[in-house]
Amino acid sequence: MSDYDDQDPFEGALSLSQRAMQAARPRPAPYLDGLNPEQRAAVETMDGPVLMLAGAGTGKTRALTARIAHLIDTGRARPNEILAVTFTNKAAREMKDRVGALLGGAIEGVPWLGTFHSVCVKLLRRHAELISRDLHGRPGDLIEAQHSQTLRPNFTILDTDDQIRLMKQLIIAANMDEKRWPARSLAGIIDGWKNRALTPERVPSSEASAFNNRGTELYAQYQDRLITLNAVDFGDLLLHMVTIFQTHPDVLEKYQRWFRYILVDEYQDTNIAQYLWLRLLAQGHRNICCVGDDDQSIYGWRGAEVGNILRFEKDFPGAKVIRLEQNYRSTEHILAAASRLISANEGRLGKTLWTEAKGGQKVRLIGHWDGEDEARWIGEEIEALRRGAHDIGPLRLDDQAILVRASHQMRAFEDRFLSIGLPYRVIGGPRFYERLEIRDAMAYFRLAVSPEDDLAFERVVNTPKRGLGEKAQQTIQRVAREAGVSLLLGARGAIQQGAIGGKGAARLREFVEGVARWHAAVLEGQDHVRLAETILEESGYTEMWLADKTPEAPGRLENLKELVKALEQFENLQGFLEHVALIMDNDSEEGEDKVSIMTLHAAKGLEFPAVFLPGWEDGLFPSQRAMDEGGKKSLEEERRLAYVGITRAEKLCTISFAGNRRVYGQWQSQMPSRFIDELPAADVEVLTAPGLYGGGQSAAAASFAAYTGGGVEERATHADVYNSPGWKRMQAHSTGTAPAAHRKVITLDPDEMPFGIGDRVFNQKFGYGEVIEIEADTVTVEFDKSGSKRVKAGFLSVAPSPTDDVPF
DNA sequence: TTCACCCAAGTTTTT
DNA sequence: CTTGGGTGAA
Repeated sequence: MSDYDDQDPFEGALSLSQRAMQAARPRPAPYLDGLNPEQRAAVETMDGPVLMLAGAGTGKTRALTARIAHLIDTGRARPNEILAVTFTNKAAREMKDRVGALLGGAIEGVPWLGTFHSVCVKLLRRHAELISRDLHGRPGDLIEAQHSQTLRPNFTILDTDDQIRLMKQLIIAANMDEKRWPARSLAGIIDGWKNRALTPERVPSSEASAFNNRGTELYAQYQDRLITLNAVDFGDLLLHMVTIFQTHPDVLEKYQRWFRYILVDEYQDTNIAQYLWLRLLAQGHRNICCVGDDDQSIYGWRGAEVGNILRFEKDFPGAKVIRLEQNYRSTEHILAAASRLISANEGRLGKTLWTEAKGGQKVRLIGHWDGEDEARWIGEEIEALRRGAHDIGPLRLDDQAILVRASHQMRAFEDRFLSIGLPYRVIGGPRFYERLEIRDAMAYFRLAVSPEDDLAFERVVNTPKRGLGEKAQQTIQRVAREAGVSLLLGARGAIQQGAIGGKGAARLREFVEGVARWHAAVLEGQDHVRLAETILEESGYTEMWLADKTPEAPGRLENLKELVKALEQFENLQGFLEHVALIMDNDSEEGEDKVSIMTLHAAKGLEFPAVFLPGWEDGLFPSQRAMDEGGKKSLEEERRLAYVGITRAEKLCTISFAGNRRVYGQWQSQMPSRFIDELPAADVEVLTAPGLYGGGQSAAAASFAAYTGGGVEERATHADVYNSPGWKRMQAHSTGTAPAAHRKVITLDPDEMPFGIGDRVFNQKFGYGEVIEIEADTVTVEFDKSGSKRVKAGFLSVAPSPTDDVPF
């Protein structure tokens, strides 16, 4: 963030003669070494519009970073005249590192290299005052005269949580039933408008019926309210900048002149607002280089427009289109399978990926009885790969990943891996800064920095519980509104007026005084790490979690400690809050060798020697929704997701599906994914888990056989799997109940139970544990390795003795 | 005001 | 089967 601070675009542009001198200086260009001809063209075609169509694994980041280095090295632009935008902080960081490595430390300044949002924050802070509230009288709205009518440079960036709460207030104020018209869905609608760069007055009349005919009205109120609070949401960062560029040609021109070269990563993921922003900036010189892959566009559901990339040549006539088609990642069969699959999509720009890595393993396809068998088999397969049981040689766990369509699929794997003690890491779960306790703590910090932050006030005024319920909070709101002051001052006023009764008043006074004290400490410049600790102590927040008996409480305290530790890297609380608003990364603990589990979306841009793609069943992948709604378009997006999944694999890609799956607690029989039919038989090897057709064998025995390598038979095509009698038999177990022949659930009478409370028991899945409670045939067991679970008695056996070793 | 219970609903996610 | 939110009683 601080990277740009010393780079005012309005200062010190190089004169032309200076540029010429720089250009004349010959230098070796090591960054060009080893580039293939297409990559080289992408680097050396510096002027005019360039569209780099870079297929999966074709070295686009390499080309992109070399291009930046080349622009600087040839003197075309000073580093900070280059604008390079990415979607994620991770991509930005990687590019920064690589450009830095290419150029060495010897250059002045750095490129404007960041996410769309971080660049926009920088720009918007300079021009915040140009965003003003629309005053064309809306009776009854929430305008308060004493508040400023424009955004100010020190605006705060709201997170999703704040947005929702704000919208909820507006919905209630509009006398709408917040149950029928949930704030979440309004947030979705408004977000969609912002993604399309639509301000409230520009929302087309055809959409006037949105949100019970009041969508646009609430949108306008929401935007007003944000300016009152001197706040913006994520969508505003782009929307406001587009608005400024459109309404203030002078401002736009300055930046058009300043950013001489523009580079865009993942262009297929841009939404309309981002597209307009780019087009406005590039309009003058047209030195824009967009890199993308239409086949990897998987964010349509959140506003990304594949159309942006498809019509690049129309937007920028004479654009040079460069295709990167040599794939350096995957072996032949993997690439062939992915290419064939994606060829079912229409309206592609079209690429033909090829590789020099001939041969290698075919894509493997395997059907399982149910989701648990699938998890079990994959766990064993991962351990087999680790031992080097396959041709590709031993793999570390870090080299293997499981990519799922929906996050709820992760659970089966976590459960299984926990019980067999296989280390794993979940990527992209709830992020650190989105956790409840972290947001609460941050709200306290926000109040300390700016006591007028009403949203922060609302969040923590009664956390921990201070006996301030809805009524008390309404009183505070009323007093504050009448006096036209912040909620904190309103609270103070309410206490003085005696409007808050009982013991709540004393606790509230304590809270208000606390905030005043902490704010004073911030102003004094007191050490912010110590102050943060003090705040959490004095507010009773730490104590609240210490007193909490739920199993999560220790973890939350641990997170709070981590938060305080993270503060050390910053100069003060303000700096920290600014950073966190945009960078919601969770630094995944590196180091230990672990299998990765993540969604397909989270896997974009990553690669692994071995990849497992479970759950390829109609209704799961493609998802039910994609099949029901959205028609061909959303089905094509699912197919691209499948393409992304397969192309993550370097050496081994294993696709699997299950015949039965528990969906919301109900057993359902599943059909294999339609995408499986689209894989080329010649590049696929069908594995058949023994026992799948046997009927009588238990799953454990079956997967044991698979695990030892025995009995894996090869089939001609995957269609054989689900046209076979065995598969049909699995389908015969219809929905509702557990597939009985397989599951062997034994219902036991409570008095026939072979064990009682306190006994040691064993379960195939969770290992050893102690019986806590028995309820009919459901037993609650505290397992040694995997915590407390409720298990049907039929799945348990009496454990020989508590001292026996756990066999994993 | 708060805690305990009942009920409805349930992709993908970055900033 | 979970989870979150809303309702009712202490």
